[in-house]
Amino acid sequence: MPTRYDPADYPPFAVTVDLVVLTLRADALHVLLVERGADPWRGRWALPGGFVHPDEGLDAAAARELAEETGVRDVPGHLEQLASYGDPDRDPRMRVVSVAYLALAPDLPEPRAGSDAAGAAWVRVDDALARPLAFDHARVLADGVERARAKLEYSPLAAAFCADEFTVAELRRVYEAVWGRPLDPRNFHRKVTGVPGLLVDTGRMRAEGRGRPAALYRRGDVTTLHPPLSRD
Amino acid sequence: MPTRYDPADYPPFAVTVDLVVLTLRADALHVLLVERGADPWRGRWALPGGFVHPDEGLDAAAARELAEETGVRDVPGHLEQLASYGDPDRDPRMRVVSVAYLALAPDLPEPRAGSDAAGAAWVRVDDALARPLAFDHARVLADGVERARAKLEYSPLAAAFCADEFTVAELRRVYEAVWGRPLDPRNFHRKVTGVPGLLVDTGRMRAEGRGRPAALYRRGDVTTLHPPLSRD
DNA sequence: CGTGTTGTCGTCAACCTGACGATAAACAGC
DNA sequence: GCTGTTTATCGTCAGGTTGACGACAACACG
Repeated sequence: MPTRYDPADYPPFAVTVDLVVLTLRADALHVLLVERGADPWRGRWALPGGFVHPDEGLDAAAARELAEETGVRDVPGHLEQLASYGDPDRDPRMRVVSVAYLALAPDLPEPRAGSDAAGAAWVRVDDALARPLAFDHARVLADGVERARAKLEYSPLAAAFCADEFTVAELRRVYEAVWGRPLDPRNFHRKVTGVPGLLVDTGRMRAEGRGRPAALYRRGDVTTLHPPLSRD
Repeated sequence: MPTRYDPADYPPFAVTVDLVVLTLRADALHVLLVERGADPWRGRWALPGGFVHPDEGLDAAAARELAEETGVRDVPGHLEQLASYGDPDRDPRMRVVSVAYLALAPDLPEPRAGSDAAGAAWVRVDDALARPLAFDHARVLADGVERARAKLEYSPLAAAFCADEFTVAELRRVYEAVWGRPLDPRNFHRKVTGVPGLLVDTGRMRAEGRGRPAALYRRGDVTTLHPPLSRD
């Protein structure tokens, strides 16, 4: 911590939050991107974000931006800090430190462009990673996706992609989309129902058209998966 | 990301780095603390840290502070970003965002007090967590220790606490100190030598006084432990 | 009523884990 | 040298977990 705080003594920074908002659409992992309407990087796609307000904590700023950019008042799912990025030349005009957040949400409505964005859209993560993004957002996005992949192994976070009630198969499709690899339905069912406290059986069923109806579950209160679901 | 950058438009922040520097001394986990020589929190113990310079990246600032506060030019071991803390009232005089870093290092010399610190010392982590610290440093320290505990499970980071060449027993004592739990020497030896690429046998031995001499190893190039060493 | 599709339960060999016995290689004291 | 002590390393074994895959159940559709 600094010990001298003469306001003339410290270099001023701008602090922003950037959001990696992941969701599942059509069994594929998507990320929310906005098209920049102003320089620098006008016309480029970027992660949504904005300034931290003077009397606002970092988490609060991320939650506010998440609501603003998705157009949903209380976004269900999960929000956690990812990392901070502060290369001196990451923004050509001033010194900016960006605190990135990772959000995992169930399928949300199509976004509308914000005040200073030319457009907003859900983009498949594979496409977004291949596309050139503004600032250092390609790296931020890659870090966010890797964090999500890792966290599915040992945390119950996959359920954040699902609605309040969900089936084991829906949960499995989350894992398959995030890890990009098919999983054996039988082994997945065994492991996931075997973790005590992970799933709460609602007693009800859901038929989705074809096939045998599946049992509906709700999230349990467990915070760590023991043992983890290895992706090898 | 912000889209409008009128300098009159964004609230200025001070950005600092705080360091959680962990090391092993006498088979116990220690953290580097400094005694504050100025208000606020004058006389309180705090994590070392300081302002990020205008033309310096975050990682570079953390590395610079680490060298300054330990008095060692190129600190061996490991340095990674931990998290950022930016509650609006975490500093009574101005808006500060602190980017915390976690450093793991082998036993280092006794620190000397820096320019604006009244003192500096290695403190047992248990004592430091029980002691009241300046700012929100108690939480930062707790987060750092928890990160270290978790990372030992699935990463080869424990070797960062050891010298260049080390024995399996030294590595085990790292785990025991960080996890606060004794481990079975035989099972630990089996698992750790079984991970391909984790340890490189130097072919040499070291006798440390009592007992049979142990084989000396160097860090391998593996980045992830498969399977992990569970702490249960 | 068959057929296809999806969900759930069982089985089995391979592997891994933790508990712990046994042996190897040094030192200290006599 | 001999004996006990300490530390390192190798083996053994029962119990649990994993991945591969067979079997069956419960629905929709024609």
